[in-house]
Amino acid sequence: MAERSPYRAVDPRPDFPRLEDAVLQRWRERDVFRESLRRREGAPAWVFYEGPPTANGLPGTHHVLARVFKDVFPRYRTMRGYSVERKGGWDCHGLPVEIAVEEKLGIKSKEDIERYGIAEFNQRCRESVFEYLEEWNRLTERIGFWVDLDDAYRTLDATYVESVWWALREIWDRGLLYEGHKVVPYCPRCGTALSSHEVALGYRDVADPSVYVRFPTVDADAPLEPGDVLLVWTTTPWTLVSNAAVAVDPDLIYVRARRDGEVYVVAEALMERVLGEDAELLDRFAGRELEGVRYEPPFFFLGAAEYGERGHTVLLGDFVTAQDGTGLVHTAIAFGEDDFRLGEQYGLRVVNPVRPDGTYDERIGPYAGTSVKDADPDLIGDLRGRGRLLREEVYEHAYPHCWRCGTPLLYYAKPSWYIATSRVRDRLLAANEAVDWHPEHIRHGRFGKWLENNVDWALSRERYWGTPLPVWRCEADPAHVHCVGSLDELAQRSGTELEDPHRPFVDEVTFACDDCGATMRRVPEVIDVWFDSGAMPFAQHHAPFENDEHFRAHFPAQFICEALDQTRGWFYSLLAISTLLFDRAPYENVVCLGLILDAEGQKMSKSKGNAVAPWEVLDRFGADALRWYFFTSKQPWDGYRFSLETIGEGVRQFLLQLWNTYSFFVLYANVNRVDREGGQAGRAELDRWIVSRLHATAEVVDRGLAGYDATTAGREIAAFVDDVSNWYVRRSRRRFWDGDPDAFATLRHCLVTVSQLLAPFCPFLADEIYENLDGGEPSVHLCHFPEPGSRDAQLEHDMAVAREAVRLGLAARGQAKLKVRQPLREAVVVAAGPERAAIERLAEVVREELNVKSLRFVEAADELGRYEVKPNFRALGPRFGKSMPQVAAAVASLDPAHVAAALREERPVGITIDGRDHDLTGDDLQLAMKPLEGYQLEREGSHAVALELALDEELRREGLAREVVHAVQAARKAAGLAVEDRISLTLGGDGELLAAARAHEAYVTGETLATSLRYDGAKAGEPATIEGRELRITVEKA
RNA sequence: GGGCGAUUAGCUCAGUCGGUUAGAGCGCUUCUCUGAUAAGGAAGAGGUCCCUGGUUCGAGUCCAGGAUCGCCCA
Repeated sequence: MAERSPYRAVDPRPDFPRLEDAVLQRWRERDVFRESLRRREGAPAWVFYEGPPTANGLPGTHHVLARVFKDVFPRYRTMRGYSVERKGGWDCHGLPVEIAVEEKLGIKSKEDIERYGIAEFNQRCRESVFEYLEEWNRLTERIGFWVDLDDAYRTLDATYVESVWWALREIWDRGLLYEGHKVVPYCPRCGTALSSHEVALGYRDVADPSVYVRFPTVDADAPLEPGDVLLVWTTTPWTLVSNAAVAVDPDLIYVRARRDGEVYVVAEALMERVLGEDAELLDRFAGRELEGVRYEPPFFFLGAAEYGERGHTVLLGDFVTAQDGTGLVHTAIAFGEDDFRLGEQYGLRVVNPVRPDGTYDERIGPYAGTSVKDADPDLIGDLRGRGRLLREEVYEHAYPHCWRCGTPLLYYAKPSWYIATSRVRDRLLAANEAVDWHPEHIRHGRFGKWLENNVDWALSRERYWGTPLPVWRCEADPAHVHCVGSLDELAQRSGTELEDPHRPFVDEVTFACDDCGATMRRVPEVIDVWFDSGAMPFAQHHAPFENDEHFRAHFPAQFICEALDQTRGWFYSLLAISTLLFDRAPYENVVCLGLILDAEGQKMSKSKGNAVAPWEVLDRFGADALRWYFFTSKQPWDGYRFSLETIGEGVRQFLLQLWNTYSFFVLYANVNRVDREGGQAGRAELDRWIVSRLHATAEVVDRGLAGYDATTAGREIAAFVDDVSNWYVRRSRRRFWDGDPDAFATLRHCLVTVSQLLAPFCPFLADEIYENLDGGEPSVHLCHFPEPGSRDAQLEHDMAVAREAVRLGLAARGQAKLKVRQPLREAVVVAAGPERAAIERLAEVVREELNVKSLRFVEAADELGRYEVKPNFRALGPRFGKSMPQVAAAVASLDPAHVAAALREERPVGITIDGRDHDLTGDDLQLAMKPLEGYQLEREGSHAVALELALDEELRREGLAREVVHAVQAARKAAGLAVEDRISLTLGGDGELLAAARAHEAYVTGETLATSLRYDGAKAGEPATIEGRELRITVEKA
């Protein structure tokens, strides 16, 4: 039978992106993802929820970050034996989609949209949402994110919308869905309210007028006196026309103070700043005593009665500060959130004299039709003319502007639908307690604080492209309201079967009022998109209408993962809906991802031009490189400083190192025609060591992935691969070129196991290695995750000590400027006890690595250096506490040689502190070597290595022979020979070099695979220089 | 303005329960090893562990205040 190579040859210069494409092709052919799911059918479920992105823009690097973390843990759990459903999802609704379409259509306002037609507009939105779907799918596959995109849920589907309606109806039935007023930021030019996200886009520093206005009291009594004037501060003079009340802090101290003959009321803390040093303090009292004081409003367009009983009186508010102003806050119910809440609290009516276009209405007489901001100067002039203005300044602050058109936003009270989440705040907090957050501080930090300050969820949006609010209202009596809970219910009530539940179709559906029989029409609002995505645990399955059991078996999720900014977004909407409906958290573990910054620490953004597109990285380094960077460069929640260079570093540091080890294995396995199944792993001592290290690694990786810590797990793999490459293979090379089956079995076992450990992290490279070295399954991703095996802790420890001794020996060589190639007679190792035992056990390894003929052990280092004795603070600190300085002094005065001798014999050492004797044992003291002058010695802790430097003729010749071998190897390589090629070797040149080669001829021919060696090549061949002598080398393939 | 987090070598990051001499990689300089390696090894240069104060026998680590950066909210 013809011999054949057991393994496919490996390119030592891999092109990872190309290789990954080939692996992808294999996955497709073998249907590996589906197969991995099929094999776990019926297994215990481990549930992952996909937070849906919107596909109306190109996916960026931050999406890749999220998607690879969404991939690594499900892959791990699948390999661990769980059934991990990975249903994809797409978020389809919302203002961002509408805005993108508006831009495309070149329209800017709601009027434009209605002119264009809601049906057509929403159709454009529907198309726009999936505009980049192909691009998303392509990237998702390319980065190895295994998620089911064919069966992805889409929030625009009628089934999805129906499940959302079901949830709203449940909330309605619990009495938690209600209509109220809300103060929203809106752009008067665009005629639209803005989401908080949009508001955040538009903060600009502006200079606004800052006015101090006199509000004379009316019929004042104690603690005030007739004629006292309230001093009120505002930066929005235009809202003064609808002043409804003045707010003070009940606990803050206020004063009556006289200035220029007038008595003002201001907060004590602000008196001097506002009234100046000359103001005369007349009286002090708490803010609460001012409650109910009546005053003359700054303008008379709207009378007190318009606001109700408490109009134009002093009220108590919890939002008043003594930071700026006067401590008395002008309150205009319609134009501020605090104002609005206060109004609700005191039963004041909302009066809003501003039209949707930002101009005053006819109630404001001469100002009707004027833009409110433009009216500021005239209003201030008016106040001044009537003696009501104390002072005018300029106030510079950040104020939100419309991010689209730059118009300053106004705050404006509008009717709006709410979910009464604040009534279940305690349940939200309790649900949050049950969640494992990564990082942990989110629970009681950012997210916990957010929940503690929970306010009712403002659910409705006066927009077009979204899940319609399923609330119908009676034309005859607005108090008759009904929330529809399913498409069926709507069909039964109205007789209309809706195919598309979106606007405008749903708006046309009417039915008879249960209470009075009049016509019920839907309210115009759609709902917040966050409610859509928060409903995904059941809505993705169309539960409870279909698949209800499946939903219940897959709720809650064990794992979700999104960026940190989702605390206010998806993390919250999921939790809120789940708590409202099921009184529990919908997820058990959350991994929060940080932001991606550029190499300079600047936020990446398209506008700055510093964004790195994912494809740039994928095409240059490949997906595994990008994944590896995200997993191992740092803990993901801390954010990333992203650059191509950093990723390249990871490639060289880890991927190439692993690849080279793999390539080395295949090269020599094929050269030696090694039997795949031959040999036994972990028999020789070095083999047992690397296998033990492998098991240690498997433990850490398993624990890390189980605990959502990919960083520690990944770094552990890298450390192991380094041990394999730079120690195991390095020390075992001879066995590999001699074809030792045990060595091959051991290395193969390590590499195959690494491929399995690595599979969740770098699914491409892992599969490539597995496929070639094992291939027992169609893919590594169908394997079971490695179980940690038994370890030899003693051997691991001993090897660490031996490697330390090697490090010391190499350092000593470096100091002496003696090449490792030059053999030395002897290394003197100073070590005792377990350390000596460790080095003795691994003496061969140490000896070979240091290239010395023998190791000699000495226990006392007296001949090589002095000992130093130091206290072990860690052990002694708790025992001696405040006496530690004395202990340290006592230890310092001990005779080190005496201590060393005592400890060798395991006798205690006595010290005296404050007249009391104490025994110190080995654990209490640290012995360190201190080198003496003139010795070539390297020390570390209590052991050291010294080298015998003297060379005799024999050693010298052997060194030269090694130099000759080295030169021949270089010539072999230059001649382009394969590692297994036999050669005819001809040497010539310097007599001493040739003599050295002759003296070690068997060694030279053995090392260089020479079948013949001649010494007559004086004139021929490539010249090489060894220690100033010329060597001529002729290498011919034999 | 409030909340949360971060700040350690030129760069990217570790640093365990508080333990006295703070580490790694990259980059730089000088050596060196190599019948896989673009790799590896040794030495060197490089540190106000953001600052100030406190707790402690002992603080990069714990506490308080501040600075800077980032995120979220207002």
